[in-house]
Amino acid sequence: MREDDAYRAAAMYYLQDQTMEVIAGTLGVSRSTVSRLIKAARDEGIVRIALRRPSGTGADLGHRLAATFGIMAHVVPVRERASEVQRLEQVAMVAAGLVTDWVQAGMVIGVAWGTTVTAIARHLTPSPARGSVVVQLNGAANTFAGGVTYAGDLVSSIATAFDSTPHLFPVPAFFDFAETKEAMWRERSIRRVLAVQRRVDLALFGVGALAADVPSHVYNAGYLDDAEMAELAADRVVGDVCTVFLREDGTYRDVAINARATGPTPHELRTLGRRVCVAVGAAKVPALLGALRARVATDLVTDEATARLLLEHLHRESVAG
Amino acid sequence: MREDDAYRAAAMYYLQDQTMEVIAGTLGVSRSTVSRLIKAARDEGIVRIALRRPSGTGADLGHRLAATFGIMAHVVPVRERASEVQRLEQVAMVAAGLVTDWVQAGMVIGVAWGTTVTAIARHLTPSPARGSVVVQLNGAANTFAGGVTYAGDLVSSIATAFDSTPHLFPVPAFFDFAETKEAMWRERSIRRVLAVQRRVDLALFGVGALAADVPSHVYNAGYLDDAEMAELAADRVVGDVCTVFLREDGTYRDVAINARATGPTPHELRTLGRRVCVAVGAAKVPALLGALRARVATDLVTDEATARLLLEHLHRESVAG
DNA sequence: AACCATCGTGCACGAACGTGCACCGCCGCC
DNA sequence: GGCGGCGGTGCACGTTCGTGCACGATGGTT
Repeated sequence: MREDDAYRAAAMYYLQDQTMEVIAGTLGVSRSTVSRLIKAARDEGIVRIALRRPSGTGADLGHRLAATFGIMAHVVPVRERASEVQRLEQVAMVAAGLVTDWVQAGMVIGVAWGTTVTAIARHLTPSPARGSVVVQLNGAANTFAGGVTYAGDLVSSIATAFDSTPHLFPVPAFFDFAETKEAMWRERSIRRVLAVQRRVDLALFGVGALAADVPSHVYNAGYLDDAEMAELAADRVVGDVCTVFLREDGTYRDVAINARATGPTPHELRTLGRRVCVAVGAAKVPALLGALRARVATDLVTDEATARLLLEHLHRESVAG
Repeated sequence: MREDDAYRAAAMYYLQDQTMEVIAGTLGVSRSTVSRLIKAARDEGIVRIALRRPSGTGADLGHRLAATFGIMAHVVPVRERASEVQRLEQVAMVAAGLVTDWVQAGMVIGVAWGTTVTAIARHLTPSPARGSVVVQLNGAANTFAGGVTYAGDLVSSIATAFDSTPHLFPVPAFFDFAETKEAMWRERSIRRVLAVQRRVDLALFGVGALAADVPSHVYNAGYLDDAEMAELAADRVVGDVCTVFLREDGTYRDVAINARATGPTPHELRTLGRRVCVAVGAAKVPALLGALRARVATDLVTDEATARLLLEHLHRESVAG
């Protein structure tokens, strides 16, 4: 009843662009109520506002990225002087819109966790997809107490947006001993989650950068100690995708720590349908490059600045090497 | 450059909901300019506002229609007391939004012509689909001069919205002699259009009602003379789809005039991918029923009132019969 | 029955927005 | 070089919108 009026009001307002006064007349309520109805319509996801990137800017960068890495690139135009957090916000909003467009009833949506995915989650508007499932891709419980809650909240907030069932993955980001992981991987409770993960139709993840100015969530939340960080550096690791570490050339198999990591490897990711990688920031460029070379993504969402840096980085490398 | 600013302004306004004042600050222009940029973004289709029908109302009607006819039903909630023209506008806007969502690069879009399709065209916002084609499904030139222009304008305005190539169908709605049609159908120029029509991925059409209060475009524009109208009535014809006449039970093959009609028959329509039928109004109910029974549509867009009438009509019929 | 909590609604005011008008820089033309 | 048209911009004004507040209805509790 109420939702219905909200729909009607929103339709008249956004599609017909009538003034709220007029709408109030037809609906037989006061103008303020109409204002509230329309606000409600927005909040409840009845109204969906999407922006199409104008063909001009970014299109060129997008094509080059697409050609180079065999992906769909979504390059968001942003003011040059905008701060990285602003740019992340913008990109996250666009990514949220794209994901909303892509999600369908019955889909299995896999999500990693981290600053980027959190930002996207914040901008998701409700858009129910009947029978869909949101599954956490990599473990997140850390040695402190907060971890489970953090990733758990993230997964369930995303699940709420799509009105789908959340599946948490109650394991640490990294085991201390590879044998523990192997043991756990034989447990039925874990196998159930792993089975859902393998059915993911739409995976959503960022990339973590080892050498970030604003250190990525993974690296400063107590998941890794100093010795491990040193080991990674010595191994020429530049970042991670779903807490699996990568080098700039896209290799990862012989990185020791990965045997103890809980996220899907690039190899495993590649069996999934659509893999959406979202990344913003100069610091992430090497890690992003590694990720793209490991072919973890089918879609990349980034901003102009990062896209440009990525291509420049690639160019410099090819000149030097 | 300008489009780009429009995009940025629209992004900040609609996604971040910043005030225009703030946006003016970041963009370094006056607030008025921002207002104009955002208006431009809307007009140029950079901003796309879509409404999701709330699960409550109409969903039930939608499900029943879906179950009964094996289609996807999109039932638009509208005030009961709204006039039929208002309801058509509403539905046309929703249909325009849906079509915009569905159109992809490289698609072949087939359109009929008539009041309904015209209304939809009026509400299409630009959304370029690279390499797409819009093809006219049925002839429109009438015995007077205006016909070609009318349908031609319609087709090209739709083509403009999708930035695609228009293909006109330069034949009358009905030939006077079936032999002429057969002769024309052997002409290469016509065969080319027919070939495009067969590749249609998304067909868009209304239904014409023979007994309309507001007579459908087809029936009062001089396409048919009194004798022909009488013939149709005697034949229990209730309306048409793409100028092919149907009875309420969905039969059409033995309607004599159809041998002279230029639109695709239901049988031919059924070979196409997505067929979107849009219809509003009590008068259209029998014709719509015939169309659905002839399985011409995969998707139906209508309003609550028409949907309800349709189901009631069906029910009365089953009780009576 | 009286009371209170809660919710929804309308009113009123300040903030935000759209647009006619005047101005300015640019360009082509005389 | 002066001049007039023109696209674009900012200013100012009237309109439209968001929201705190108070009021009345409703339903549950003592």
